[in-house]
Amino acid sequence: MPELPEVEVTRRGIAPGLEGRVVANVEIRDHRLRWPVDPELPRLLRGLRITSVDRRGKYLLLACAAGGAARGWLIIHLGMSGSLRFVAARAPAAKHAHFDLQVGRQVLRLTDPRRFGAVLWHPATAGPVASHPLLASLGVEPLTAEFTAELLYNATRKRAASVKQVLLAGDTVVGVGNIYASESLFRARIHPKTSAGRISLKRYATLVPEIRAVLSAAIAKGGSTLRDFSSNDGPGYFQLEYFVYNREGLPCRICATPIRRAVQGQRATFYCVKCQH
DNA sequence: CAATTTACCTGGGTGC
DNA sequence: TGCACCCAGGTAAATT
Repeated sequence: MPELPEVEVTRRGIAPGLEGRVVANVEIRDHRLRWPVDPELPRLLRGLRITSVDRRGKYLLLACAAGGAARGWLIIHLGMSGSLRFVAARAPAAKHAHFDLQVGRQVLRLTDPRRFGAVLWHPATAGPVASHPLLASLGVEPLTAEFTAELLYNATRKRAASVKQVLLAGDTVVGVGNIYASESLFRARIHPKTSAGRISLKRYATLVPEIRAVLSAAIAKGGSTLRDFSSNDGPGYFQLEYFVYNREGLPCRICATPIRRAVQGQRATFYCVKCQH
């Protein structure tokens, strides 16, 4: 499951092969992703130059231009099972290889078994990409200076929802998925079911650096295993040594108390009853 | 109106 | 071998 660190590692992996290059062709093998892929994409994209590859939350943003003038952005989301790899232009398409973006001799290929991913076009005429409906109401980036304890504190004063669910919701801070929410709450010693509105500024001041640390460590780990986005296996997804995630019944690494599993908002949550309050 | 909850999409894996 | 069931993340719709 690509979370923010995996998406960021993907961005770093594919950017060198895309930036400055011109789209030679686009092939849509299966348009049935989360939203139907626009059949006009090949016509729209052919000949455009990719000027930058950015990330917002878990969305990848490929800025496209013609003759120096911005034309729009290709927005790509990996969903739960998506991955992007460079393959040779003639490489036969394996099962679930739904979308190709050919740049030069290489093809950036989206493979997504569950088709929860997305490929969308946002034309420059519709305004900045940040105004796209899917991006407009996203929270702040967790690895920027914008993400502070004060922000979390102020944003949660009227929220009765649990801190875990607020982190996951993405409207305050983006990119903190199920795994990293559980892990960062453990490291900050905060019980995941605590009402977000009842957590003090001081406790958020502990949580914020832990979220940053967990995400940064995962990116570093992914970066260190980032061999090559031109192979079939690619960097894969990296596992940090988790403190709590997926460790139900196993001893807490700090105090040996068995890790508990609970369900919040139909999502599994893992925590230590002794370490987290 | 905003916050919160529920339903839903898909297919790999699991257990019977 | 088949098949019912569970699970995952993020969005839309429904509900409070």
